[in-house]
Amino acid sequence: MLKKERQVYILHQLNLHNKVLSSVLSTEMNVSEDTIRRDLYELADEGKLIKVHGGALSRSFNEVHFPSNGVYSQNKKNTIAQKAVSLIKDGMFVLTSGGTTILEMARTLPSQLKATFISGSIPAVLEYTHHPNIEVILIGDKVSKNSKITVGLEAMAKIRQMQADICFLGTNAIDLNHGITENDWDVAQLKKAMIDSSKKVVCLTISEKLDTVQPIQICELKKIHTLITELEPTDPKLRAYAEEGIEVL
Amino acid sequence: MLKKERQVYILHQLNLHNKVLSSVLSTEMNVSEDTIRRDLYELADEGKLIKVHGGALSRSFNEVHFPSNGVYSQNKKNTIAQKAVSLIKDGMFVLTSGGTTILEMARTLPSQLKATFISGSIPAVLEYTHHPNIEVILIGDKVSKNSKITVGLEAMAKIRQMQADICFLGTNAIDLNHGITENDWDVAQLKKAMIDSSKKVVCLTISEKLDTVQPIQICELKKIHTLITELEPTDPKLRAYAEEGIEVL
DNA sequence: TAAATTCTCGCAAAAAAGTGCAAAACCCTG
DNA sequence: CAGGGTTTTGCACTTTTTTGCGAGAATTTA
Repeated sequence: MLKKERQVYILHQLNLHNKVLSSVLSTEMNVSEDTIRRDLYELADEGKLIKVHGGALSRSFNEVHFPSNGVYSQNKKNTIAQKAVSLIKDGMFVLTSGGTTILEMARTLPSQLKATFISGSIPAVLEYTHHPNIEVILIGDKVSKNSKITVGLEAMAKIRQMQADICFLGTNAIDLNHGITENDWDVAQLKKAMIDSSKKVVCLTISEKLDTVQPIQICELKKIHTLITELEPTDPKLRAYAEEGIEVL
Repeated sequence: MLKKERQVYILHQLNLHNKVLSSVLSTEMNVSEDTIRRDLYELADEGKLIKVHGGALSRSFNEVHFPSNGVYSQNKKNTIAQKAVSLIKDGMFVLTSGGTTILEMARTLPSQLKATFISGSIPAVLEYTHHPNIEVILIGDKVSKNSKITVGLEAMAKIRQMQADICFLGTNAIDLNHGITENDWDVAQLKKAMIDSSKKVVCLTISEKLDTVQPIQICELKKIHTLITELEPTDPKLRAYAEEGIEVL
């Protein structure tokens, strides 16, 4: 990884999270902490960030207000994202749906990960393109305006042609009896196709959406291999799912 | 491998990955690193890339963090965009390439316009989705990290299946003898396909790019129906193009 | 206050770049 | 197609940049 590349990556992380830790960056980019520190000081000299003990802060840290979306669920989504990312190994073909949890996952990807990401979600794809070692495939079709994802027969056909190693689904509703459900028909069809085209299916959801149901069924619970929430795997809410043979993280 | 050939290849790799390493290029093309370095410095002199220790980065790598770039040409692009938009009528199928001029056009669209826009440019598509009455079709394929457009055989095949009413091309170089030219092979192929799939072909370009040439030809001048610049149609620079039968706006 | 983490600083090895030069390839023109 | 001039390329050499490590100092945390 080139020096300049590292520095741009650091600034990008700073934009996303408002702070970075030397220790984290060091393991993420596979260089010594000394190197990271030198990068941080260089960037600090240029006024691009503020160096502090242990890492650096975004220059706008004081001014910036967190998105109204709610810091609560943002933290949850971040822990979910971290668990999810740990499942991705070098060389994998990864299929992802849309949604804010998936987006958070895209932002959490370590920079040295070499993989191919396939998605119809425009925000997610934009995020993937910021990662130096990731190949990005965008699935085309009609664009759904509010969710900024592509939906339709073309997209479905493309997905069905693929055979991904793993697929990550941002999940709107999950329930023991009804499995995964959606409120948008097109999105449901798409997720169905994704499940069929992947060796492993991982559902990401915050705990509020556990045991809820929406009108359109995507699939039975048994098709899911892994369920990721922000809760501990031992949490009683998850017991029933674990008993269905689903790995809970 | 010819020098020009090498340089085109380098720029292409840069579009796809946002970076190149001298060491990698050297083994890939079977020339010494010295030669690669000389190529990189040459391209850097022309402003096509940014030379850094170990290789080079695409220009957009920096611009991401300095969005204030290029205020000069912004006005020009805006007048071009306004002229271009006036050609679009309700109900049309519109094919657009990538580039900043096209992006400016997307921002200039009147809100009551009802049309279908088809593009592989992620920034442009994002812009289109903000317009309530516009249908948006995103062309999928591998994402070029530098230009944030999709390129490849899939994208080309999709475009060739279509028959659009009009297509707008952001043009890098246009010349009386060589027609429209590009520096990226994939993009050139894509634009070729767009031209073949449209009843009417419109080129958008700022006047600086008139009478310039780049390595890869997209098409002859005669295939172009309309040329839009920020100049008055009566400007002497445009006379020669008008005499070729091209409508100049 | 003690333990753990992070930082400073000098140094050495590795990687990349700069330099001067000669061979090879290319391009003319007669 | 021969030969003079130009461009391009590779090589040996030196110089610069980048990076990691170790030991001790400084800072944070418990």
